[in-house]
Amino acid sequence: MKRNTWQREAVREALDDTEGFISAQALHSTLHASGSPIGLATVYRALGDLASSGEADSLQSPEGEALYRACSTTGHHHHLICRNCGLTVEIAADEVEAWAKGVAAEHGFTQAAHVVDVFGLCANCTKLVVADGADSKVEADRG
Amino acid sequence: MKRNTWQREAVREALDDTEGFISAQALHSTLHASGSPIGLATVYRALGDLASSGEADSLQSPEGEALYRACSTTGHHHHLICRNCGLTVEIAADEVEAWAKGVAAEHGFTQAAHVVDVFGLCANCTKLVVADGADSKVEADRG
DNA sequence: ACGCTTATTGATAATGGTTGTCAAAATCAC
DNA sequence: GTGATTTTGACAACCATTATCAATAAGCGT
Repeated sequence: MKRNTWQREAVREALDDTEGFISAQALHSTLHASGSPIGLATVYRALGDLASSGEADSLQSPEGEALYRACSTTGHHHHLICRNCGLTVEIAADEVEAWAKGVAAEHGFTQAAHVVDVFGLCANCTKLVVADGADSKVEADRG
Repeated sequence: MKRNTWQREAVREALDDTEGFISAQALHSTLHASGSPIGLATVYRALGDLASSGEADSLQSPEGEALYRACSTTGHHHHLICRNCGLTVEIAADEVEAWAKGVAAEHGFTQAAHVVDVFGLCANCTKLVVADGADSKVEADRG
């Protein structure tokens, strides 16, 4: 039986209050900073539960850290993420769904799943960076 | 100045001889198995160099491990990967490129990069799995 | 409200991939 | 060959994450 604890609720709320993706460690720090004595292991467990129940989205940062986010859309969707400030836009992508399925089938693959995320600089950060002159630590286009 | 060592060459060749993506650890094991006394740290360094010079592709496995592969196509491309045997097909995806660029622009994002990978079961592994009657969590040795 | 059962917590150890350290070895320009 | 300098590699350090397990607390039936 699944029990309700203030710890799980705290994690859920902290995640809701967070703009963009956040790591388990960072969320734990945030909680501690606001006075919560919640344990690190519990934060990991709560995030894992939220992710597997579909209440949160998770993805691997380019550095290999797992990041989480409360997702507003319940269905399948993808993300457009600002690599500077973390601002995230949820995007539906039927086009891409169809493409992924098609490509897989075309090569005899079954049970196709896909990882599709777009990283960029949001309008605000674009302005900041341009103002700064040249901060191009731009890495990527993997895929 | 960059120097040429047999170690770097060994890593490059081992990667070329590998079908699909492989982890640094697995590649190190493979090299040792074939009699090479190359060190683990060196394998990591060599793979990192190859990846950043564009001679190899890298991606994070769902488990958070970094995987590498010698890429035959020099340009930008994506991958269709068998999650059971590691078989990989390089796929060009102009459609997706256009979509990613469009979505980013639509939301005011600039410098858009994207991570697009499709995981599935290749034709062969599909048959095996069906024969086994098991359909989930088929995790096999990839090295 | 009271136990009782049992899921959950959390401090800590363990795990495992990856990176840093630094003396020894190897490479390349000359 | 000589020497400056890069590279190597055994091992320690790191860091995110997971396992351990005694102590705690949620929620059932009463």
